[in-house]
Amino acid sequence: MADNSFSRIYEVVRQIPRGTVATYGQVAALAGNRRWARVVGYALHANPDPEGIPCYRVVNRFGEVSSAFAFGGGNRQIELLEADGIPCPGGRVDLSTYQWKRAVLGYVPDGAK
DNA sequence: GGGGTGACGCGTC
DNA sequence: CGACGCGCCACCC
Repeated sequence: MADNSFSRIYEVVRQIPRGTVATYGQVAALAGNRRWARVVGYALHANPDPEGIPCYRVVNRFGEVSSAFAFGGGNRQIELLEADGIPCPGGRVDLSTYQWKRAVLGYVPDGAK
């Protein structure tokens, strides 16, 4: 399955609990390397399973939805987030309240080696 | 195998 | 979080 980083990233995104969001950098960190931030974006861009991979719960470090969101419009992502109970005033979510803090509290940056 | 691109992140101005 | 640049890694041609 996890033959490559892509599958790994999908696994992480798929584990994002409902009513919560995660950042690209966070997903990258949970996937193994925070430097995969760009790869995460690329992986979600490839999104082979939009029904199983809630890519709309993945936002940038500012908590804002991506401009290139391919679900038919960035506005579409906001509706999905609100459906999860996540208000997005200005197309942005409050990371302080809704960011997936599962492992962020314990993960160690690659540079901390 | 080389080169270009990108749904990012962080430092710096 | 205003803008600009560099770095970092994987994918496509």
